[in-house]
Amino acid sequence: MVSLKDIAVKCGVSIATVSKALNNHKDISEATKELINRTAKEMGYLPNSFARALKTNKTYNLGVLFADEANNGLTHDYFNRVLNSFKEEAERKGYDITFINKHVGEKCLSYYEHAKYRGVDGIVIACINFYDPDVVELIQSDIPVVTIDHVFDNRTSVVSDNIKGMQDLVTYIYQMGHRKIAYIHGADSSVTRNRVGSFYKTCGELGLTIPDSYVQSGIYRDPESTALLTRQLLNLKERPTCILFPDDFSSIGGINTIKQYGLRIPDDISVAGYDGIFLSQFLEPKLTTIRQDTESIGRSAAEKLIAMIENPKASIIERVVVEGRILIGNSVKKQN
Amino acid sequence: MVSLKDIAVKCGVSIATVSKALNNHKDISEATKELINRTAKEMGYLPNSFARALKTNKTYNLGVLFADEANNGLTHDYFNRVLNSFKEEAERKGYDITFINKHVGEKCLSYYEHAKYRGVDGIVIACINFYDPDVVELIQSDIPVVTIDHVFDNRTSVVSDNIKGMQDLVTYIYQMGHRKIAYIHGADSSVTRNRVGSFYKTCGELGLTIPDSYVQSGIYRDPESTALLTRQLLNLKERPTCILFPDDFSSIGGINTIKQYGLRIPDDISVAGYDGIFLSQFLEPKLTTIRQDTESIGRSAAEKLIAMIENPKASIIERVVVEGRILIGNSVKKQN
DNA sequence: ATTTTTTACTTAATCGTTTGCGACAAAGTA
DNA sequence: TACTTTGTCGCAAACGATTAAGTAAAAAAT
Repeated sequence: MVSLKDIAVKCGVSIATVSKALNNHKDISEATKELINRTAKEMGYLPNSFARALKTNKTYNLGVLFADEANNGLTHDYFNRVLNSFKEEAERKGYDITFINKHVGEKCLSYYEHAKYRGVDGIVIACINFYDPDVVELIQSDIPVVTIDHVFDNRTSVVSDNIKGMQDLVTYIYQMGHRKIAYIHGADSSVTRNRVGSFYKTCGELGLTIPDSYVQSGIYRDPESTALLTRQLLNLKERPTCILFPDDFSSIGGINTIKQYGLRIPDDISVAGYDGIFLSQFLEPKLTTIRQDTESIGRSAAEKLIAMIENPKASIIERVVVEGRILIGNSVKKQN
Repeated sequence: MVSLKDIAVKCGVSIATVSKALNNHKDISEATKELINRTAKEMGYLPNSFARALKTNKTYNLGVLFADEANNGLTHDYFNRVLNSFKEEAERKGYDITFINKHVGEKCLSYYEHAKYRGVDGIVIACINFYDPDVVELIQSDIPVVTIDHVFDNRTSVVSDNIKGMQDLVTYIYQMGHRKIAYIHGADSSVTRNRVGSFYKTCGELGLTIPDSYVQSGIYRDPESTALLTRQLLNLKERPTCILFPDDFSSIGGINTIKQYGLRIPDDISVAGYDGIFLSQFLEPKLTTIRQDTESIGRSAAEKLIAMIENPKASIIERVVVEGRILIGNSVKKQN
């Protein structure tokens, strides 16, 4: 690989001059800058990122920490959409991405240690057990951090507006004439608490009292458990007229169960999902759901993180709330 | 951050000794090794990966190059499964992952340049236009490369056995009594050519002649185009009794079209997918498909790549072919 | 007892950058 | 003329590690 030294020799100047010229310092004449830039290009020079990082302590690398309970990893359809837009925004700004894990060589170490080892400039944390001590260590560390879908008071966060999302969804269903609304929610997390809280609050404001049997604790992205709980709901004496599922994906389990039960959607019973994954718009019937704006969430997270990194002093704690949008399909029927 | 120097001072030895002790060289006494390791741990020492990389030219970083035509990125359900298992295997061996792109700072450069800049030890290439000059540059470069689902004669590759997969699928469908089999395939690629070729070959061997109108050129992971082409097939004078879709995901478009057309699956017409994504087993009816072993594909790719990196001289070109497995659902009906 | 080998460690160069400081000439100012 | 300013550029240290070569003492061999 051609280094600054090679260019320096060819141009008959010192290494320092080459470095400064390439970095466009003001104490180099335009003429030599031009010469150096030209020969650098000719020789196919590429900066050495380690050498640079070693000296400047800046890597242009962002850490991504993500681990859902089911260990879906990159196959997690919400996370990979968020990550994809995060990645695109980061790359646009010249940053690369490194996944934070607990390995380095044969050794196992903490997330913080791995992040330090790789020298990431900042970290985005998503879809994780935020009470994991290793995560807490990261949150309290000296590394810039942005969290997604969870709020810490000393950290900037980007969250999907699950409160408004659920409110919009319930309100729409109410306006369609439903009064008996059931909700199979996912495992406990900030997201779940917001959704469940908003579900109860909105129902309350609309004058609905929801029996405990209508709110079931399920698992995200698990069609099987959703199917099971759906069956329980269908067996209730007073059957709900509409069921909210944990998410679009798991709704497939619920929908199948309902059909097997001999009920038609939406004629006999209505359903709704959450997420707005691409697939949801191809289900039969087309699913009514809340489309989370994963595009904005990922992009905002990258923007905020990079802003923190590049302007450390001005870093104020920000709370970005990204609204979703209701997608009205054919899965919720107008009641009369 | 605590460095070798700090440990050296504390232990009263030279930096070199500390380095060697930590790396378990044989010319350091057990006693001092023990001392150094202990104080290193006490002081919370972490090696500096750049410094190490600068000296050794080894980063323990693997480049991932991936860009499908539709620019799905990480949301691509086949790729993200492959990548996920690649990542897990890599991490288990102490390697991290870096996405190769064309950015570095404000500049745009080639994949090769980006890879060199980041100093990745090797690269895995998947789901990409392998005729892109920038990809060819990488293939012909000095960097260890493993390709997925495409074979170059000078490079190790891991491919899903699309030939056997399609053969199994067609044979099964034939055994179920079908003689009029249509195939909506995806856009041109190695994968597509293998599948289409195997489709024709298997049909031929089974004594079937497939009219041109039965083989349609569609788009992967696109329910809409698949829906359109499905309708064309349904409108044929001599309608096929079974339709193969490009993949499970796009099959949803086809299935919906068939239902809207007033036909029942599998009673009136049979269908099959390809991929074996999780979802396919929750469709109604459960989809008959080929489950590609993404787990093995990703893992093998990581294994082969790391083997090449860690044993450069012994590197022979390998061709790993990973067989899929037919998943028999209820979407193909026994004909009489 | 002397030489050789082994053990255990140190010295110092090196990887490719960045950057504060100093040097020196040309230009400006008094 | 003498001094200061300005514009260019080089020197050299530093970042944190690795490693070949050297050294001194202890152990083994003669």
